[in-house]
Amino acid sequence: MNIGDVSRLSGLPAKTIRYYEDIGLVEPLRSSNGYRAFRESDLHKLAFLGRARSLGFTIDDCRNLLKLYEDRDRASADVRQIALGHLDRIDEKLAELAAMRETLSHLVEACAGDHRPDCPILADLAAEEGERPVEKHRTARNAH
Amino acid sequence: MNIGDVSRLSGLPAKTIRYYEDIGLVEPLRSSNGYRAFRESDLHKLAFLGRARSLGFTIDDCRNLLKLYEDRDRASADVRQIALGHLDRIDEKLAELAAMRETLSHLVEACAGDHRPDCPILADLAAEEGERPVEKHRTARNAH
DNA sequence: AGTAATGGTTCCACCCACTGGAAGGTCAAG
DNA sequence: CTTGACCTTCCAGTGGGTGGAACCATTACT
Repeated sequence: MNIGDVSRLSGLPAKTIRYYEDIGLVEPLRSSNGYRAFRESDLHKLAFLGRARSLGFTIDDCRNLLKLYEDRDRASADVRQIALGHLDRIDEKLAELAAMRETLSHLVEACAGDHRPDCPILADLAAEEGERPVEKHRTARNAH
Repeated sequence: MNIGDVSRLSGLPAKTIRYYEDIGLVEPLRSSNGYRAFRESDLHKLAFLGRARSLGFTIDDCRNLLKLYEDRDRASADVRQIALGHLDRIDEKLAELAAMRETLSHLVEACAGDHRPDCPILADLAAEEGERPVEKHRTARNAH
């Protein structure tokens, strides 16, 4: 299989597949003309990667998951651990976004959105600390 | 004010402030010794930027918000437009993350997490299209 | 006067996970 | 024999910073 075939079958852009080879996630063979020659197992790996990435696992997670995927004797607890860690990250992100949404939607509601120059959104962004109504997620600013 | 002062007062790292100067968000003066000399107005801008960024506005959004912030005659509708656009992005992100969370938490629940090598998480990631239970967010994979 | 601590400066490289594009080689069809 | 689809490599850029090296300025303490 050439890269175009695995791209269609896996749903990953060819560029991404080359990149995955670059960083050592797949190691396709080479044909005599220099083209990458993908085996069935490479396709499986790439499809696996596509699904894991679409679930938001980092490349590093994927590397570990792939190792476990290829290890016949792995313990399911290891995989569960990675998934649980990822679930925590998702929950953090969700909470952060929900807090942003809260604040921002309040501001948008308060804004007339007409031709007058008064705008509570800008007023809030410009306000000194302590002048704003309580906003829980402000603490998230330095939590990067 | 030197960069350390505005850093402390705005809560932004000095590196970030230099970066913001680089990309033209602030234009501090210079002292005779080459140090950046920040005015009160620069500090206000930086604090404004910090708050807008903490709400998840992109740098480009910030650039526009700053322009409006400095324009005495702007219409509040313009600001509202930017905020509404951002709110949409937040909602999309939220939906995507919630769908991921759903799928992943189902998988984690189904996984025994013991010493046996059977793992429904890996099984799902490896499954062919159509072999998996319905998962709404799969469509989000190409929606980047 | 020396020196150490604590600022400040520039510049260059790196992070993640790709993506775009240029310049060129290969292959099947008409 | 050319057209067009496909493949190759390599270099650069994205966003939003962050880390570090190498060096200058200021202040405080001996």
